[in-house]
Amino acid sequence: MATQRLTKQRKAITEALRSQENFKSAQEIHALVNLNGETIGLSTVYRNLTEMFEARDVDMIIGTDGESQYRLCSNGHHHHLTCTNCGLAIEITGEALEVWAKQVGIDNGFTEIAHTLEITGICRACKNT
Amino acid sequence: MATQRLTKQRKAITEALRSQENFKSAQEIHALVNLNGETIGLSTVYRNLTEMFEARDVDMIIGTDGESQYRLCSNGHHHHLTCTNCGLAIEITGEALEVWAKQVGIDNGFTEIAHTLEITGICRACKNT
DNA sequence: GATTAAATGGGAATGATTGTCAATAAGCCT
DNA sequence: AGGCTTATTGACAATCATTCCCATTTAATC
Repeated sequence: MATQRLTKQRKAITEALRSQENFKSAQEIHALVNLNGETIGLSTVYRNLTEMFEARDVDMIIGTDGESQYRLCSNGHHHHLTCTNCGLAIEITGEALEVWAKQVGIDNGFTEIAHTLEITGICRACKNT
Repeated sequence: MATQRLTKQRKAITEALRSQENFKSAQEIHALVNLNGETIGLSTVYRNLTEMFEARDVDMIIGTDGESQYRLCSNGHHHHLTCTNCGLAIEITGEALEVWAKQVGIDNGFTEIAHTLEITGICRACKNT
């Protein structure tokens, strides 16, 4: 169905993502790609990020202002500890949390239980500024 | 500073919120209020919901589509177990989680630690449909 | 009732995201 | 290599929640 052609645009987007440590908005990714010489349509960036998210190649979070942000992600379920000042994002895993969340759902008669968790704060570097 | 006048618009919005059990978008609140006879501007609804959120009179969550949703809230910090089908929202508290989240932040050198957590699933009623 | 600043409303403006569709090009076949 | 098929692209229009603007209204005070 999805024959997944490897276009230069897709490569450029992946490259831009690889060069970034933390979450960036689609618009920022678009700007980054175009800075590198290529000229890629905004629609294309959105389409690819969405596809990559669905393929679980990138992580997506919705920021406090409702803007979606993306980042290449390691495999497996995890959460983030994000600095609200500089955007530094550290991956967090917590087996206990996973179990607890599922149990809460079950206790209330829910099925197909999923959860999202974001921890935020000010990182050490930003605090000393 | 904020003299907080008790306008009939604000009353109507509070009334609409009181009549709803679960999270509703600003647009839905607006529709609800206008159904009850009053004619209130959309800007006013947004302004008041934002103020009420800042005053911690209402809970706000950002849905998966980036739309903000509001609900009158009981006091204190808590999370929600939400049915993705019907919108049923159950308040959850978990001391262990709070402690864990804060500890994760501290372990990584963060300060001013906050967190958001949403658990979702299909509630019993929706499952049997 | 008069005064005054807070609050309203509605229409325009913003800004992210999605839709459209003709033009382009990746991968396959020979 | 050349041709074919169809996934993919890109420029622009369209959508939609939310915010902005500002003249008008009105709650609270005296």
